Amino acid sequence: MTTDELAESLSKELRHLVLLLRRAVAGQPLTSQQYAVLGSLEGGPRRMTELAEEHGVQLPTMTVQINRLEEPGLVARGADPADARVRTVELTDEGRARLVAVRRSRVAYLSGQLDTLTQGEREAISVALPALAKLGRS
Amino acid sequence: MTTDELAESLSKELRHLVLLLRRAVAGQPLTSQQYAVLGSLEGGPRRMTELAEEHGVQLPTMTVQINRLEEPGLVARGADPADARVRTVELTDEGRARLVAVRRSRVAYLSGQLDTLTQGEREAISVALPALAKLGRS
DNA sequence: AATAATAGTTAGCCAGGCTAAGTTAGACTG
DNA sequence: CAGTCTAACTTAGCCTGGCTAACTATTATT
Repeated sequence: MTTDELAESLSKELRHLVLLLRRAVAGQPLTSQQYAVLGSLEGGPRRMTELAEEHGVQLPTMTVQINRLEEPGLVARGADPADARVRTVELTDEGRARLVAVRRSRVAYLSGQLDTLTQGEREAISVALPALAKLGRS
Repeated sequence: MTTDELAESLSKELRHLVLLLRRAVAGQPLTSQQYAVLGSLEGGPRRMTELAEEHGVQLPTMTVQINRLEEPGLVARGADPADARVRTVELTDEGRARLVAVRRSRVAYLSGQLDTLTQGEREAISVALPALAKLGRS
């Protein structure tokens, strides 16, 4: 297979996988973006700028995202004692609990899908993951 | 690796790949959804319902999508002589030309990314594609 | 002929992106 | 040290792309 052919197949499958992921989160009490943001906060408080960069999003977008998580009490805003311009964001207990629950059900969904494959197919995916992870990081 | 661990890694990489794809289409004269719809029309006219199902979307969503493609003349609506309720949609010459151009640039982008990998990594992805394609089709 | 079902569209809502412009605080400079 | 520049956020206003509910028009059923 030439690189171009591979690119074409990959492009097609990516679209398929996006739809798969969408189904995996449908009906859950957290959109996939909100889930991703909560995940970034697991290791402790972060600043808005960091979050925006990590998610490949502009600051205003992250502001709105955090507003929506703050309102139901899943995250809390704080301040940086060293620099009054920066706002920090951290998980509340409630937010942490929600994150864990949603993660469990997402992983369960994907696990169920992976179970329908053969052992060989799962291994093929497993082997390809590091390569996929490298894509676009250059 | 257990299936659950694989599910967790895959879930993480999928998010990464989504962001990659988003960058691949940024600034192009067609969003990825519009591109996907045009792609569905390559084989000839389709009805609205078919398109909506194929894209995992409700009919009203597809109506709006087609409206936006029809306005600049990339697709044209037609009628089914056998059933006056159904509307067909087909590519115009302009739409076909646009589709080809955008596909070329998407594939070029992904190709460029794949070129940064080793031959072994490309093969790993190539081997995993059929397994990924099976996911969620059950 | 009346009623039910099917195919689309319209209207109105929400999430999640963006840019431009405003505010406040820190950092530099003459 | 006053004035200006830069940085970190937020607000406002716009767009895409999803949804449901309600409407119109046509076909199918009884």
